[in-house]
Amino acid sequence: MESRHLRYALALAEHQHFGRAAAALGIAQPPLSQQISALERELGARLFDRTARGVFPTAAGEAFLARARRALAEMSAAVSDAGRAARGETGRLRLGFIGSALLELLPSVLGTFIRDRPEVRLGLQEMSTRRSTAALLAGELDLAIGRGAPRGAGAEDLVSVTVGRDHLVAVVGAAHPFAGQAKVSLEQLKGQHLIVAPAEEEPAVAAWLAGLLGEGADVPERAGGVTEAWDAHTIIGLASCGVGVGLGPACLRVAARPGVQVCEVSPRVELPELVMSFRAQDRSPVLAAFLDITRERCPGVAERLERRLGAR
Amino acid sequence: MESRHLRYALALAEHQHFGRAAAALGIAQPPLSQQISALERELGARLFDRTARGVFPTAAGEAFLARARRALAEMSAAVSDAGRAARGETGRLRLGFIGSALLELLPSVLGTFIRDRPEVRLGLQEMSTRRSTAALLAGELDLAIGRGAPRGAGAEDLVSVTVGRDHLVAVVGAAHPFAGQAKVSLEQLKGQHLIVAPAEEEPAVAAWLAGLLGEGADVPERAGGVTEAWDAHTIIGLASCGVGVGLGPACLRVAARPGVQVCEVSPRVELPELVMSFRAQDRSPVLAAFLDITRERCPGVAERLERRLGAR
DNA sequence: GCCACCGATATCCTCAGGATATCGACTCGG
DNA sequence: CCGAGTCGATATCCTGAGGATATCGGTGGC
Repeated sequence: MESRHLRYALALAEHQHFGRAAAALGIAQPPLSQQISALERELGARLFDRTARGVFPTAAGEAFLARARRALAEMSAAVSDAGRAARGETGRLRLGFIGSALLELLPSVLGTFIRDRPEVRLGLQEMSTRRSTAALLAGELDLAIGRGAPRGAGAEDLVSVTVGRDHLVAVVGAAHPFAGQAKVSLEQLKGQHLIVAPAEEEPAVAAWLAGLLGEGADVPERAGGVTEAWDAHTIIGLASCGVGVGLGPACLRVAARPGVQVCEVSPRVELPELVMSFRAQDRSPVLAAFLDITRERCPGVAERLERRLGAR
Repeated sequence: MESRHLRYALALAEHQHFGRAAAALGIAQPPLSQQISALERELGARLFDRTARGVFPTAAGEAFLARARRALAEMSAAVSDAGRAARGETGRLRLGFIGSALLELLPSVLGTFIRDRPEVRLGLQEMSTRRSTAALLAGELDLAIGRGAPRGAGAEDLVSVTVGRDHLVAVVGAAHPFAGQAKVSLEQLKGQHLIVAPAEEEPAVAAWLAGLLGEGADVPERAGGVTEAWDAHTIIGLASCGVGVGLGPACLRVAARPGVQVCEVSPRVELPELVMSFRAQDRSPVLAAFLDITRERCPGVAERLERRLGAR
């Protein structure tokens, strides 16, 4: 039995007339008679009573037609669901990101994405760059936003593109000696207890910081000790209560609150870029849609992305 | 798109391998490749990722497959539902009957029917012979049980068969003069106030009663007045409280209760037969199943039914 | 009783679906 | 680094199911 038989039976039930049903189906009357009678033979049951006043379904016909309607509805739903999924209108996107992405980049991109694709299920999880890279490779995430391009085993399976740049700022509590200054120098920082991202979790930031504060040496040795904080709000919170000098991207200003002051670091120092990564072989249309929006929202991302995607 | 495409896509998703899926479908591999790719072309979306490790559905494929499974389930349900309806295992039977049918005939037939066809929805309604005949002709009933074969307009569209015979008995209250007698004669009845079925509703009974008690004359004129009661329990109830002499079929004994006495009428008088009727053109398998059971349960019905059905 | 309508049947034809053979890409082991 | 093996895609041919046309048979209405 093919779905054709269902369509024919439904048309016949609707028109109660072989000739008109056939015309509506765009075929001649004899083939319709044949197909209906073949269907009845296959089912071993008469589906229609042919009377002088018209063609009417039997009890078996009614039962059959009810199911046939649902079957055809499922089929057309299959087509439209597949289309919507292919266009990225439905589906799922699991996104892992570092906290600072939530300060500037994500609010704008996510807002647009959620408005454009209301039926996509978004999974959002703040996590360190190391964890998001691992989760991406393990297939637990579809997209990761971190600092610095992923390196190490499996990194060649990922495509990464820079989506933001920040320079370094220092965050201090109101009682801190730096509080009055608009700027602090690198030399001044070297003696301070620093609040920074955890070295193992943010390898790019750690390596960069080590190079900045003391070539080749561990950060704690050159600074007055280090406290590791996993996210922007913790850095600010710790700085505000005088634990030390928080170091982070300039976008920390967005999260600043009364009782803390954000100082520029002089000379101006660029942090490792904010990088968006995904699996090179991932053809998910939802991912593509997200990348499209990122392209529109982040100047310069478009060209860099094209260059990398061309290689796929 | 045909249901074949759904079957092929599901097989491919199951085996994750074109060759094995094709083998499972009983076709060669190239046609499967062609059909899948035709389906993808029609949908405008790739449904499967062909990788070195196997064939896996894309997001669009997953969406499509979920619907496809349901569509095919509906189709196979359509087949089985139609079959069951055709065999009379599901469906509906609307039965109208006079109260006395409930005393002997229906309990046995209905018990078997409900056990054999638990999924058939039974519509049972006690009603007069006149009403059940009209409802049958109007298509509001599928089967009617009454006294005497239906006559009048439309009766030629019905098939009727005798399913039971009864002789006349009289029912009196304990205080009635007849109460001590085992038998009453027709002569004795003539002077009594009678409780009988309503003349307009039970034409066969009324005509028969008129003939019996006084040729050509109305029953009330020859008897001591008449009370019309629509059902057996009312006849017995009225008789028990001394309203008069209830007349009805011998099966009334089944419903007799303390305080009433059932007397044979002498000489023995046969009542109009209990008759089962249905539309001659009704091919409902549920009806056929009910008739089958009646055939088994009621000796003699089988041959009479065959004779009448042969004419259809 | 004749005609008009409608579904069934007969006959032919076309093309879609399937089979066979082969290709091209990729993997893996020596 | 290369050859064998695997797997999906492609090329080509063939068959039969589905469809078209013509006609039949039955039924109801005028």
